[in-house]
Amino acid sequence: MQSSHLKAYLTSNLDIEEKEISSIIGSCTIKKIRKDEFLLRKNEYCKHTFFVENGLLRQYSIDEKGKEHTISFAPENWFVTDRESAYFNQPSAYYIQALEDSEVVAIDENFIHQLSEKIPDFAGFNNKLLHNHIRHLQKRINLLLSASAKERYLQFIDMYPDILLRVPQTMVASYLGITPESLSRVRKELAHKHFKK
Amino acid sequence: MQSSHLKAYLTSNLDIEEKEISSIIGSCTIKKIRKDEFLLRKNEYCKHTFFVENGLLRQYSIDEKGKEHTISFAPENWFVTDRESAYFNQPSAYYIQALEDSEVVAIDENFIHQLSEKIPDFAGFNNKLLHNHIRHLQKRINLLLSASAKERYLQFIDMYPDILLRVPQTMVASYLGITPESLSRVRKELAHKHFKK
DNA sequence: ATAGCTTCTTATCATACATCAATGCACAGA
DNA sequence: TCTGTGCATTGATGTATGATAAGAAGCTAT
Repeated sequence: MQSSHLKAYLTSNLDIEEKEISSIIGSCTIKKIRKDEFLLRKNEYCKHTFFVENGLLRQYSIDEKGKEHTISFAPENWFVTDRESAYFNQPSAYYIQALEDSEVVAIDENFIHQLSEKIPDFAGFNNKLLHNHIRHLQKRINLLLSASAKERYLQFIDMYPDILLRVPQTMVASYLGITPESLSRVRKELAHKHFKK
Repeated sequence: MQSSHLKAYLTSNLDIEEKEISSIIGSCTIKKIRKDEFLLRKNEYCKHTFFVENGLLRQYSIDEKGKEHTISFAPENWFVTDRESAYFNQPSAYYIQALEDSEVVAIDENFIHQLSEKIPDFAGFNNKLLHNHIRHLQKRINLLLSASAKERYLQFIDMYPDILLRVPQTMVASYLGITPESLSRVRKELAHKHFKK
């Protein structure tokens, strides 16, 4: 398998032999996936952690009223998976879909377990990923609890300026927890402010 | 140290010798803390994971406008900590305060690292805690994105019926992301519905 | 270029929730 | 028993955001 990004990622985060890393990557499969195709659908069992080599994916849920809620965006060099499903072996509540033609490395959940037990450093690395994830989620909860639509949007721009340009506003809105119309208004307001200055 | 709950908790979750568990617990300190006292304040470094033996704690933030936002409640048999601060060694953004006179076991962060490296099963246990945490946070985000005040309250009742009775409504409101007044109205509405039936 | 998507904007109206202010309780301390 | 203090409730009013609908602006494919 040809996998430059993941290899670079692991090399800079894991203090083990280049050779060993290659062997790890060797036992993963790379998957090409076209825009709009799914890596995971609701009620399926998530069996992998996906590392995005290139392209852009989105994880989202659909509620009873049929509305989409974006859980996360995953561009190059990000991991995306439903840990709840993968770890606890439950049917997933989420969809993972490609927003652009993408390539991902599918890392088997069991494989991660094995590596964690064999390589202490890898266990530590995995631990770090989990903590990062938690930090991220907590920050988002805090934001949803405390900030207005405009504030949330501003923070989004700040954190993901690159993603902003690659996804339709509808999806940004569903990430922020507002309607596309509201987002449009917020944007208008902000544009005006800049203009007047 | 006398620590019935933590010991029971570990025994039922860790497949190691009773003796070893005792020795683990032996090297932790128990802390008595009175209502309204703090285990952690904003900008302090969180150095421990706290296991609640009895009592009830709350983790919350205060935003620029001075409003409190409850991140979590922690009753008996729960862990509470700011992982972001403890793991990444950053000043915390949160407060952890006792809502009732409580007893907690303070587990040193480094100690956890050591145990994880020595005892594979403990590493697995810790991993499970992290995944549980993630599952929890994700569910909450999904709820904040998709549900109305009333729906969020109903779900809260469902998930934490015990906590509901032990904390002032102001704090429940700040957990749900609404004002105390709104919560009062939601409750009134629900009460009426039941009554009319 | 045209037709047919999808996305974004704009406008109007509706509504959930916030804000502000007053009142009512309950409980704790003198 | 009285009184102060903290919550919960209620009402009046304001505001941000949602719902709906329609038009404008890009893309894509024929």
